[in-house]
Amino acid sequence: MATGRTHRPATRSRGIPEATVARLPLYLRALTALSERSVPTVSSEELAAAAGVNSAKLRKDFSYLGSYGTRGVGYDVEYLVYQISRELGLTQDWPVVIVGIGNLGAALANYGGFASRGFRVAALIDADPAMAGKPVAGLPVKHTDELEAIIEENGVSIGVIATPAGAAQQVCDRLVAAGVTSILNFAPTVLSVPDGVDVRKVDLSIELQILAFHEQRKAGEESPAAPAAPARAVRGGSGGGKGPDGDVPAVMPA
Amino acid sequence: MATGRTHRPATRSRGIPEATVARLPLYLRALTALSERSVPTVSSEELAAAAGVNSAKLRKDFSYLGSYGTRGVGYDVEYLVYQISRELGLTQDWPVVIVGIGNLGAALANYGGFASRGFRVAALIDADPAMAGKPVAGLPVKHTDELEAIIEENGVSIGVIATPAGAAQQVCDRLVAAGVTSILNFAPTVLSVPDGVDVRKVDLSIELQILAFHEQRKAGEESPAAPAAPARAVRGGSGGGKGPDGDVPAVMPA
DNA sequence: GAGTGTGAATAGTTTCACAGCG
DNA sequence: CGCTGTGAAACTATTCACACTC
Repeated sequence: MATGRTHRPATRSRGIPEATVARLPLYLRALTALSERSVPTVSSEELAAAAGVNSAKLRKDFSYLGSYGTRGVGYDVEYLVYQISRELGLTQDWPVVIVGIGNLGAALANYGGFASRGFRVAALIDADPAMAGKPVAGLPVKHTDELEAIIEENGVSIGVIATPAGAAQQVCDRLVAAGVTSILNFAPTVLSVPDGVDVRKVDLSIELQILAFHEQRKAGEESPAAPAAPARAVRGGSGGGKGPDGDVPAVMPA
Repeated sequence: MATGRTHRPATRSRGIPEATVARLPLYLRALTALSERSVPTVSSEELAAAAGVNSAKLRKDFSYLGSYGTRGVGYDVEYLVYQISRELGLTQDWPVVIVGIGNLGAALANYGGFASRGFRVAALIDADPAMAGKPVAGLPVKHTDELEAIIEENGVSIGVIATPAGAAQQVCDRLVAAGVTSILNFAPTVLSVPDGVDVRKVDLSIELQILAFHEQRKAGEESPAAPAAPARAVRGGSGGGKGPDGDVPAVMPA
């Protein structure tokens, strides 16, 4: 079971490149802010700055959606908000379930941005019977037993997994079996899902490690040379004390 | 002041492609699991399956690090764990601060993966004086006033922002001014930082919107369903006709 | 004049396929 | 043989630069 199919087949996306899709929410957020300030139009330059991208990219992105701008003027804010919302499928309502109501699950349940745009928390689900019935973010927590029924009754197609790593695959399997076809995974595990199911992963420790990599490089820039040569591989002398998982072995390059 | 410099200049990364760097933590996790089961060697095929990528990609990735495998055999698990850890900078200890101890901040503070690999929570910081002193995940919450002192004393170079969106830029500015050069941002805002500072963003609502996009496409494949009718996307004055290739119905009333 | 829309150029990433080593 | 390491090919994404429209 563990070694199932995992990679996304990079769905053709109706011609809209995946990289563009990933930026549309960013544009939408910037546009919504403008809309709230009643700004009628924006140039690609202004909007790009607000979204943190460059204007050429933004214009190219929008060109995949259609010709929604006006030359010499810019884009109509309200109109673009609508077009992007529609493109992203936010003009409809997506019921989601959150499974695993620990610290993180509770945080997600309370997150305002959840409800704001097209998403509605249909249920909070936890395996701990002691949690059942307790209200979190105004919703009573349901027990895992009810998972399938909840998904069916609410027509849920998006599930959020916020369980410990050990439970994630099992929860995932049940979600998928019950009809969920999109999963947002916060557990630090690689999930195996059948074709046709999308998984997106949010992984704190991966992000930190990427930062550490760049951070290390910054530090290394100042001092000259010393390329690798991991002479001091040994660390922490003993195997005791720290290190719940594998210690770093004192292996040296031959 | 809001419109500062934002885009990352795609640092040269000592020859290791960014896409590869982003996968190293994934490999590391899979390798650590193997290491715990005392598996001595893995083939690229096996490891790739465990990490959820394909083997050609994995081999190419590893080739940027050096020739760490043995032809006909595979990779030595312990050795690779060490090499990747070193490459990612995890053989040293990175003190981090978490700013904003709400639901999410608390969840992050409690997250085990934080401490496990090279990262150490140096302090939890919150603007609410009522939080000050309260223990969260075994650490007393500090008030924002102490931010600069904490960063300096602990040599913190990585900061995690888990505040509400409104406070994020301000917190970011203070972190950067105090010497932080890598930021992991959970607030739904685009942060402006000076050159040389890395920002990574984790954004729940963006991930959900990307899922919704694909979900919508799946649904659309089956039925030629009509797109939802836009409520009130009234298109402002100019002209009336949507220009040239406007095959898209500007705004169709219900 | 101002600013979009887009082909063409460039850069980055993934996949292929196979030579070569253990 | 089996499996790594890697050039070359294919694909994807970003940037440039300018024709074209309002």
